[in-house]
Amino acid sequence: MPNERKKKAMDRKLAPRAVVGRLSLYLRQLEAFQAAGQSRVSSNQIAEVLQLRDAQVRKDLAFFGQFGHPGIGYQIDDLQAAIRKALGTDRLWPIALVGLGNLGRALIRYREFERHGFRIAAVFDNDPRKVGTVVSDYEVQSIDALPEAVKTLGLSIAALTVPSDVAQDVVNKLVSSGIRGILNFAPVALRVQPEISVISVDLSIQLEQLVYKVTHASGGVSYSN
Amino acid sequence: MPNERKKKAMDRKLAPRAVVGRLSLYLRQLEAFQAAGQSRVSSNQIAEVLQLRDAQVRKDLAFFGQFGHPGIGYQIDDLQAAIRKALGTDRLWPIALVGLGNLGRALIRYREFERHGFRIAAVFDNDPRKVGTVVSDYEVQSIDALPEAVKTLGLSIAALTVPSDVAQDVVNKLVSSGIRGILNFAPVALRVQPEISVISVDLSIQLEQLVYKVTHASGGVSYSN
DNA sequence: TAGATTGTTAATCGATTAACAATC
DNA sequence: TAGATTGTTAATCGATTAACAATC
Repeated sequence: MPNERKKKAMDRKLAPRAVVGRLSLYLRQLEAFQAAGQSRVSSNQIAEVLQLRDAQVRKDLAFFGQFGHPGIGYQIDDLQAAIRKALGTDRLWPIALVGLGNLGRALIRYREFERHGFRIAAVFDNDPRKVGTVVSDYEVQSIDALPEAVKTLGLSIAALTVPSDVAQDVVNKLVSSGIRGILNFAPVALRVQPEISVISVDLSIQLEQLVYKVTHASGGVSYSN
Repeated sequence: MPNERKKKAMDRKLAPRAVVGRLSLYLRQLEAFQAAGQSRVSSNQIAEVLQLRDAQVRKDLAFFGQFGHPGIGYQIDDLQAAIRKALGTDRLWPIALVGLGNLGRALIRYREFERHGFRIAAVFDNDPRKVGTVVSDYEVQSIDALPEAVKTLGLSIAALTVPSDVAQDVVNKLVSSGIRGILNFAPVALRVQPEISVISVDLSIQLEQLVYKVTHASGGVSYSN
């Protein structure tokens, strides 16, 4: 009688983090090829622009199924659909934007999100002077309104652009409101239950990493992922 | 007679990219410990908050020297100084901000940069309506003014927040002006000579990665690096 | 001294690459 | 058919971890 199994065994092969990271890069590159008028690509073409090996591109894609045609390559629109499905971005994701500082206001107006299946559906801030005001067509709501908004708008994901010193408190409220994933811009290590997903983007860290590359003359293009 | 040697051999052990990425995380965490009143830490304490193993923390640090004291741990301020030195952030780096859209304006006002040894020293935009205006105490300059500014201000690094369709053109100008490192926010794959460093931060990609984590219930905290 | 913790070695684990039969 | 390119295996390479002697 088989006992409890490790979670990993349940969904067959779980893709390594590095592979998933590259999936997004492939998707962007496919858009570029498509914009250039191509309808098919080879693993080699994709690999070249991204400075990878063709074998790696094929192996990454093979994690999720067979999308290519031997001797031919990949049909761009089919492959895009397959990658979007693998990532979960084959549907529209409504986003809660929390924290209306400089970065928060910039994100409200950031056009790229919409182009990739995201839509800021509601914005929140705890500053009473901001609550009730309208920023780029959004009426700013108190964070207390979050549990209700999560339900009515079907929110699972939040972008967090609050000051560092209140970030953990706000995260706790997000989680208890039903948010399951947080894109965190506050430069602090957040603590969440293990089933909650957090990705932290720290812009100072990116500059630091760039300084390291420049200082050590180890040039080249890399992707924060 | 020894022939040409591989570059790697020249500077002894070149730290792997993953190690350098964690260095920044250690630095942030040391700040947090210090703010909490500690003056010493163990590799175990650092590892715990960042969800790593103590051996990894020690091994990472050992790439750059011996900073710890057996039986004692690490002196926080010494370790901070050592990491900053390793990263190259033990001095102030003036930054060129190029592109005054929403994101560019948010970055101008982003306080964290200054806290970590960066200072936006000049801002540039190609829109004639913006050139000459003053944004947050900075007079917006034409990109044509870049070569001169690079010299007089000692700029090596630029943050690039221009629209995707002009990003490559602007990059070419940055490089020919003497810029050696670019933090790119345009969601396109840039082409540069191998001695130029580029780190690309694509916010839509970060959201995509978050969706993947949420969808596959593989929670936990991760750092974009 | 006993307890704590480093720096480092060797073992393990995972990710990348080369190579190639299968296919168009 | 000849040429191109996939999906996949096996070999290589690199990164993480466990373990421990050395040190405070």
